[in-house]
Amino acid sequence: MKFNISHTDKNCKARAGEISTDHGVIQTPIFMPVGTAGTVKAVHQRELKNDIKAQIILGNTYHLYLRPGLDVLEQAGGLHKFNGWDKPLLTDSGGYQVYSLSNQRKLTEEGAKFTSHIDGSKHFFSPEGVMDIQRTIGADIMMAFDECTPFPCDYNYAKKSLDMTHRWLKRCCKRFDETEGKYDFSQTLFPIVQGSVYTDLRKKSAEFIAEQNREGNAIGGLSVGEPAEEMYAMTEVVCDILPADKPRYLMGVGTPINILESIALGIDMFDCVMPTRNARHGLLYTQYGLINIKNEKWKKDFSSLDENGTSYVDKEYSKAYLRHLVHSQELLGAQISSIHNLSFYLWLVGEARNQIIAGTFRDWKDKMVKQMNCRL
RNA sequence: UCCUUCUUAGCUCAGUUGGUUAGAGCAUCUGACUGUUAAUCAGAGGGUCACUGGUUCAAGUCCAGUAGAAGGAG
Repeated sequence: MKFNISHTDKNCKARAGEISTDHGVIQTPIFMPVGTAGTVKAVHQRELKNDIKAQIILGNTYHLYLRPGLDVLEQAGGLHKFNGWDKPLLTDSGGYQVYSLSNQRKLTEEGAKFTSHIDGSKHFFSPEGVMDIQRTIGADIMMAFDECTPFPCDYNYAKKSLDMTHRWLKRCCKRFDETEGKYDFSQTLFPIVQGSVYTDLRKKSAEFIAEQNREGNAIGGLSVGEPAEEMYAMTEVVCDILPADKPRYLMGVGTPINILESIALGIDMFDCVMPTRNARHGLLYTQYGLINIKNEKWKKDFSSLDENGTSYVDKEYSKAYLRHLVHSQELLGAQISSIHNLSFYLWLVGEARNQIIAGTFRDWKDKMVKQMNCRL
């Protein structure tokens, strides 16, 4: 993997660059649609590529390990071959599931014991095991196994958890470095900064992560319920320490506004379920604010879905029609909404990149943040 | 024409020996959702208990009549 920064904004820390992988180039800043179970919900790979213009998507270690299982993925030749997505893939390590499924897991120094949400069967993830699983899945970018602390989280727990995440990281790096990819392309490993909302812990973690000298770095444990200002503050502290010549990935973020503000702090990569999940729930993102397409006011609004949208669905379908589909729980409603939201997210980061290159990012960002912060 | 059963929220229905402010599901409206256990979840609005009388301290509940519906007999 290679990362080249072509432009840096003069008024803030935003940068535009390119990540090169064996599955192609990713232009940053980038948003990565979430495809937990080997599919971005309600969207075809073909639509992701041609319409949404996704450059990289996620998969999830926990979900893919449970179903379809490693034997299937290995026989398929890895996730790329299995799901037909031939561009870059990133897999999350399952660390977030340790957090979100916290009522059915137990953490120890060795790893995490957990019960499957599918059938209640018992499983164990160690840092080494999670590396092996991600080797089998075959993601271009693998994530370290970490503990994503909840919010709020008291200082002592955050510190203890952080130290364990760091020890786990050493084990991840060791296993990663002593193994090879199972397929015909190279993989890379990103470590994850933790430390909850405590500045000193975040600094300590960022320094530790930077020392590992991996090809890219991630920030986790944010956007878990803390105020946005705290998220930005932590992101800023960490970005100042993480090496500038490597991509920075802010995990799980976020709203369009979160993304623009974080780009301004020096983040290059994002992923979030919001555009897809909210699409299925009838919430659409636009340049001029949010549309709850289920609202009665759209019932007889036959204007195009988004006059300023860049996706074909924005012109081909009306608000009233999409409202009908979503109300009727028709699958096409989820499909159109998901294509719209993801197209918007990809447009947003692409335009951010254009503005950084043109040297006009900060003013544009400030205008967009104001403009998007309303309901239509 | 007679007999029987029924009529409770927009819809389909609960509602105890008569006893607090008549409930549910669906639908409607509104909100939430940040490394997906989520095509999910939460909240709100919505009632002349068919109608008119009666019995009773108290009636959706018991009685009578009227209207409508379903079934049966002729």
